[in-house]
Amino acid sequence: MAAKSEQTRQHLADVALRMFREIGFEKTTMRAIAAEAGVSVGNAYYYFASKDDLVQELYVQVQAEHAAKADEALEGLKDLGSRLRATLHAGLDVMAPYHRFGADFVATAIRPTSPVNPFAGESTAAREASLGIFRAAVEGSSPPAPKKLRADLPELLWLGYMGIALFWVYDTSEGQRRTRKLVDGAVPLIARGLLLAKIPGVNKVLDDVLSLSRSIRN
Amino acid sequence: MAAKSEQTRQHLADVALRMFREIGFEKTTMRAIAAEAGVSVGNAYYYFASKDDLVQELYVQVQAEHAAKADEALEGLKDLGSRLRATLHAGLDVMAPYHRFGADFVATAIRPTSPVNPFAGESTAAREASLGIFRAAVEGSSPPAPKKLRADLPELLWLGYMGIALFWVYDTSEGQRRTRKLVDGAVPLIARGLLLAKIPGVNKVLDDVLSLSRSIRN
DNA sequence: ACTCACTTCTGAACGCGTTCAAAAAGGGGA
DNA sequence: TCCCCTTTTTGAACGCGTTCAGAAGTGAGT
Repeated sequence: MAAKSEQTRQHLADVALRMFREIGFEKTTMRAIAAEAGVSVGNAYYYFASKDDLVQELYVQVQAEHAAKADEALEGLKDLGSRLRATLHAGLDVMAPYHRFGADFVATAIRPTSPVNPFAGESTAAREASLGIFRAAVEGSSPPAPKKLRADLPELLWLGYMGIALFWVYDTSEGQRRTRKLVDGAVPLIARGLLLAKIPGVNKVLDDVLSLSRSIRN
Repeated sequence: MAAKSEQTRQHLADVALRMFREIGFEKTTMRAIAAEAGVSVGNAYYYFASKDDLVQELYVQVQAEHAAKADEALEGLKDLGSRLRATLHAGLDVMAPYHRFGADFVATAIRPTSPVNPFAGESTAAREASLGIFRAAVEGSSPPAPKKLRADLPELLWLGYMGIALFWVYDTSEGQRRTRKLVDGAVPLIARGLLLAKIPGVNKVLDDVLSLSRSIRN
């Protein structure tokens, strides 16, 4: 019966994610997860090849929630600034319960071998899904983003989001208030900065930045 | 005899760093370091409270080498572009032997609790030393950097360097050729970008970026 | 030479993530 | 019902980073 198997797997994931939130990464040992879920350690490894795989499970879930929440929040928002702001705050909302876990997550994800690593390998599903959230924010906006930037903007914003997430990890202010301030302050600047792309001098440098970015990828 | 103690400590550090270079982070176990150095595991822990402390030892050494090599390379270079380029390449030169170790280093350093973390705590010695290297590159340049940016530029460049280092970690091209290309391509763009700061529209946005950056720190 | 305080060193032990041979449970065909 | 193959589950074992009680060494004072 495949259903029973899937049920065990899901139960393990649920227990693990709850423990990550409630007692943190280090205290959530594989033995503790297994005990709490009522199975043996070996059985936990039958479903998740490593502790990192459980972290990936969390990543996938957080990302799906972010996509759903952002999609909902974008309803009725037209200009890029509002849309970007809503998307970023949605991300912070979803991550919030895991703040104490953030540093361990980053340390796990940043390894080139990690399935969660957003920089390694162009074709990872995780990265594409995350990029898609920002693509949605850009594509639906009016007035539209400058033509020249439209193709690269989602990736650029996503990169900025990675930076914001890193800032968030180190943000010890209550409720990560400073990160919220950063988002609210940075979004209008980005929106205004995009308008500068039309200034000839800026436009030229921008061209070169984009062409460098492309030539580096090969 | 304090000299004998210092000698043991130094010997352990030398052995550990060599093993990091030659066989990587994971295979360099505390037991292996101790065995290779001819002491007991417990004794290694008498000198270094954790494996991370040995990573810090490496960080300090790499940074000192970077500072020395950059200082030497700056001799006679006037314009900011050349100086920045020399500084960045000096950093890559020093890191090169540790490339295979890079990912583990980043994963270690990025933890808020790590003594090596460059983002945590404003006053870490490691961060100040690293910033100093870029301050030297900016301060000695002629023509000088725009007044408005002069105070923040070293920190900004240092942040860029962190980004380049991250790129370098994931750069699997032989000799990390792509990272070299990135540096050579990005430096002139940065130099030209700085000139744009004089354009009124850009200047205004720049003001706001700087003021946001300051307001966020509190 | 002997004591005493301090530094240096040892190796067994702990809990962790992970592996694996083998046991148990399930289920389709006779 | 019994057999046989696959899926699922078990728990002991391994190597790791780290800890710690205690042994060994060192040197100044007597």
